[in-house]
Amino acid sequence: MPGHLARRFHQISNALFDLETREAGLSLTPIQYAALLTVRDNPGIDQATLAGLIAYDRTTIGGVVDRLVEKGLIARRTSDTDRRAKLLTLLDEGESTLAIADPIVRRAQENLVQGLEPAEVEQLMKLMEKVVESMGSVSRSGR
Amino acid sequence: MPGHLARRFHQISNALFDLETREAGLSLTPIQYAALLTVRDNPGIDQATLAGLIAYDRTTIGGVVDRLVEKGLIARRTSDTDRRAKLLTLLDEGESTLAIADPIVRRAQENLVQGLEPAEVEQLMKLMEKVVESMGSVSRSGR
DNA sequence: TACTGATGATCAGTATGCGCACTAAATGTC
DNA sequence: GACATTTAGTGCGCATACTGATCATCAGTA
Repeated sequence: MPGHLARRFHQISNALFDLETREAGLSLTPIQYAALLTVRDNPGIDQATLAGLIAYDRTTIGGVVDRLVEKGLIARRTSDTDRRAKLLTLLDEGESTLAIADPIVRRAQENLVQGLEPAEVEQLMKLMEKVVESMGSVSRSGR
Repeated sequence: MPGHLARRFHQISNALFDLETREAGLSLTPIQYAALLTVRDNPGIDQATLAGLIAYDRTTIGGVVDRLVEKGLIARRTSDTDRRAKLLTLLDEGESTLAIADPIVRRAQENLVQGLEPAEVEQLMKLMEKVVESMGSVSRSGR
């Protein structure tokens, strides 16, 4: 049952992330971290584009951004050229949080595949990428 | 980023499941299906054991069972020997729902990996299993 | 310019998914 | 048999996820 394995794999990945970040006193979810990263690499991005980049659901992203704004990690302001769009920028607080989180997240990722040989990790990633690429449109959720 | 791939893979798996079941007029989530299956194969199982078997969280299983009971697919009764435990049994309605769902779920699973060669599917499953086995205890959530 | 269609965001509703705390009941120990 | 510990379920709270609907705004066109 590939579906069940997919669920377990994801579940373990999240559990490791929570473990590591919590231990470090960070209050960040995997999703929030990914969003933060993407905002840093794309300053002034709007929510819809952000959602598209990481394959989020458009509705979900609202809440995620809400919480990041509440924590003072990013800023959300209405675009001058398109008054529908909300543009996101990383704040200093977000920058420093990312600096702390980066090595922790890297360690969590390493722990996830620590049962595999490096060559196997390579293989696994390649195969998962292939699946995601071939079926990615099913869940792109452009809506 | 293995974590991100894990998330995408799981997301796509769920999306395919929803697509297929919805098309067939079924109102079942992947979780509900897994629970139903496990109850069929283990009549009279209690919720905690069920949760352990499929690596659910103890809290989550309550809601899942609630909805399955509401739909008339399974029955929940208090155990005679242990008045804390709630024993679960598949009802006729659940049996017939599973009969309809089984081929649909199989198709969804096949679609998920349709971009891979059979040998690659084998590889992918083996590697994911290895990861889950080596790290499974992190999220067993015995709590 | 008035109209149509597309787009960004939000809201309501449903379902996971998990931590924490609590009750009730069972079990182990003295 | 009294008591501490463990265990099964549940309640509460928070954070994804996604569908469907709605609102405001923007862009293209007649």
